[in-house]
Amino acid sequence: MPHAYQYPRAALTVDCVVFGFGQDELKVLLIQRALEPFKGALALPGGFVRVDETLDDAARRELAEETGLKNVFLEQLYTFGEIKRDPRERVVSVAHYALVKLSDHKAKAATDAANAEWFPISKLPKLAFDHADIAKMALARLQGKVRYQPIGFELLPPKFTLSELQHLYEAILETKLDKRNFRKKVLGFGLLAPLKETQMTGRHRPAQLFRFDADKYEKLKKRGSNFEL
Amino acid sequence: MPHAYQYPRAALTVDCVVFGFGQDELKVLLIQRALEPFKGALALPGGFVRVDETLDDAARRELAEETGLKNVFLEQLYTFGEIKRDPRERVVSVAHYALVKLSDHKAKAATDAANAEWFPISKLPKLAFDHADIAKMALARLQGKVRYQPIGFELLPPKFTLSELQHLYEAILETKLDKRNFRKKVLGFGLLAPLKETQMTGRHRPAQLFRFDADKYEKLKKRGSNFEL
DNA sequence: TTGCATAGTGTTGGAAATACACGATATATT
DNA sequence: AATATATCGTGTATTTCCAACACTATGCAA
Repeated sequence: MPHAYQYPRAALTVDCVVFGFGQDELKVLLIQRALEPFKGALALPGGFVRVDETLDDAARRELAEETGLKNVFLEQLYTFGEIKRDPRERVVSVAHYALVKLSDHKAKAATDAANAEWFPISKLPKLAFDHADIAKMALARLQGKVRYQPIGFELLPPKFTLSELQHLYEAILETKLDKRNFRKKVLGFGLLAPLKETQMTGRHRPAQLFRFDADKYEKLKKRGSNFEL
Repeated sequence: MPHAYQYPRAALTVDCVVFGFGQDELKVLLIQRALEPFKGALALPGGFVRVDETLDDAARRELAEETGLKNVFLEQLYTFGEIKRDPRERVVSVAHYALVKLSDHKAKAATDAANAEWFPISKLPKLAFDHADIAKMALARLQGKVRYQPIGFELLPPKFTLSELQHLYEAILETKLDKRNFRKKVLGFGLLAPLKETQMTGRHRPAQLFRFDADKYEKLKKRGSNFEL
């Protein structure tokens, strides 16, 4: 088919800000660039969009290729189109952000993701291109979104304690939260199912384990429930 | 310069959902397509991104060319990348939304925007491409954003009454609002400066006119004020 | 003068958010 | 066995915020 528009075209890429949570810190997964430009520098995983795949597909493919991650929570963030953002030529990038369970990724770390590494969001190194801007916007989006949508669970293992959940929220929102009020509120949503297990870590009382009840969430969401933190 | 990536490329466009407010209704500006595909059908204003302009520049240029509108509130919305969204070939569109004062547009209507027309959002006709999806998402974004950011003023003339402002919010949010509570809240933000003028329309008490105090908004925003409705 | 249409204004009860402290329970140590 | 220690888990009192609600004011037209 002839092109309907035959002027010079920008190249189209996707980039992903992958968030993880561990050691009470919010982290971002970075890769070391193997090619010019910015060879050797740290960057967000990403790459060119093929002409026969959607943006979402492209982001997932690049994520799998460069980090080994699959089946993750992924959403489009913003499209970055400054003219000189890539020194080679005009490249427009559709940025995404992803939430992954660190445990899931560690399994793959030995294979695909040899050159991918986690960095605390609070101490990100210099990044290639405008990736620092992208990461910054992704954090702002996550901070906004987590207040009214229960997406934090995507960052935790399937079984978790209320303290872990609270520490996650504290890390994302960069605040301290009151334990009793936090528990009152999150349990009030009715989305946490207590398990019969507890978790022992250290010489103190063991903590109740919970799982996120995704089915119930879907039902309540349809009824228009509000999950504002 | 040689292209760094010489595979087939998607074409890149921008589309704009232009909101206006009049007759107590939220409206969207549509144009009639002059060319195939969808020749004669109604569509959002938009067009191809040039290789030497940013996405924001492209959206503003297309808006000026197709509707005569300049210096409007404009923000990026979402990037639509379904493979078959354009029947010709692969076209990825960076959608934007704009807020304009109907009065501003009417002045231009006779010249540039001969084939642009306002339609109530509640009764949109069939649209070309996936533009109905784009319009739907733009409305959702506007409804979300208007709750915690004072952007509604972009849709009103420089001088307006509190009733007009309330009717605007009611149209956007598709709800009824309590007059006293609404006034209490918006005046409480301290962003409305009363003018010495009043507005008479009909045989009843005249209404106080206000203007939006943009300077004060910038100052309060920096201090972290909250403008949640 | 009356009718009419919209402008403008406060209070109150209930709900929600916040602030706050101590007993429970497991392990490790002596 | 007793004790030290570290985190888990829980309730109440206060304050703040939100929602519901009705009448007077003012201009014009008839």
